[in-house]
Amino acid sequence: MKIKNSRLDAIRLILSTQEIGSQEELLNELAKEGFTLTQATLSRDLHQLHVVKTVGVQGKYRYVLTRPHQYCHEGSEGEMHPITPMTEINGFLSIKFSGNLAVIRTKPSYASTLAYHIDAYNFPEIAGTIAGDDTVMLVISENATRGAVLKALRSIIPNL
Amino acid sequence: MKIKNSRLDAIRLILSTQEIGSQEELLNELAKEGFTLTQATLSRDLHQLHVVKTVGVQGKYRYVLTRPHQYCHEGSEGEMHPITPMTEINGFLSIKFSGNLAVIRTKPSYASTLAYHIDAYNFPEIAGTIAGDDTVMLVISENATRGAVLKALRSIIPNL
DNA sequence: GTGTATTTTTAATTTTTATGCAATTTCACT
DNA sequence: AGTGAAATTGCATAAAAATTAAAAATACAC
Repeated sequence: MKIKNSRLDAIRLILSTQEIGSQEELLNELAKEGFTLTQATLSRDLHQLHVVKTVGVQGKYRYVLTRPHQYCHEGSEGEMHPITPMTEINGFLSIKFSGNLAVIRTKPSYASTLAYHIDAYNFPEIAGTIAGDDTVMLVISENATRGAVLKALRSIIPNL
Repeated sequence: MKIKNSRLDAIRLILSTQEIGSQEELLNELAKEGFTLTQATLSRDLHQLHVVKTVGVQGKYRYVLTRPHQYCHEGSEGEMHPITPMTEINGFLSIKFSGNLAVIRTKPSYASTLAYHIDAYNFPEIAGTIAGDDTVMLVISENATRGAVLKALRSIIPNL
């Protein structure tokens, strides 16, 4: 489960930073990260993560996450149980990247709180943020990668 | 396209009232309503409607709509144009592009309503929006063109 | 109406995804 | 460490979905 969980993390990372259109493609990306598995297993992983194949730009198919991150510990019958930490910055729904920006969707009215917390950390990867009601727009610092931004955010947003 | 449109309506109706887990199943339901078509056609219909196969209750798969209803009639080049619903989205004044951003000006206080409607459609071409009082800032998805964004917006903003 | 262009449709096929089953591994508890 | 229950995995295969190429239907100008 050590392996499986880090694989699930890798899947989340890949799906949130790249446009993946088939399981095989995703399998290749995972291989680059050192995960070897079969399509069968991947199919099950995607099912567990509630990943969805949708229509992206240019009419291509694209796999996307539909659920916030699950911190899991096992329930009795295979179902998992998300645990919610005390000090939670919540309301997070999704993140998308475009150019040097990231667009974070939140539950209604959560955006400014989330942005406030992000700003408070002064992450070097993040040049700044601006918040609406349910959307935070985040400017990525020059030289910072999306992965680094995700990592930074993940440290303060439980369900990412 | 009379036939096609009423079929798309039927699909929407069925998907929003029943738990459909495969295209074949949906095909049967459509047959009951008098629509005869092949799986190939259905696959394309679902793609066009941005229907998504997700994980429902009990871990079963389920097809769900991801877009508000589109009243469609033809555009000139094969793409369809939803017709603006009764409740018209107005207040739009102008749009300008810069890099992967678009700046939309609106009448005072109209921005957040406009942004709300744009968000509601989850256009793949649009990564997200953020609204002030009379300005909407819009992030264009990667790989999406300005033309595609305009087309998407035009489908819901009458005077664009 | 007739011809032309475009859209919609299907049949056949390929591609992609899901799953039954058996083998293996992990985990909690002695 | 040893044991049993539960979870994970790969293989093989079934099932499902997407696509291709061609045919049929439909609109549109003349």
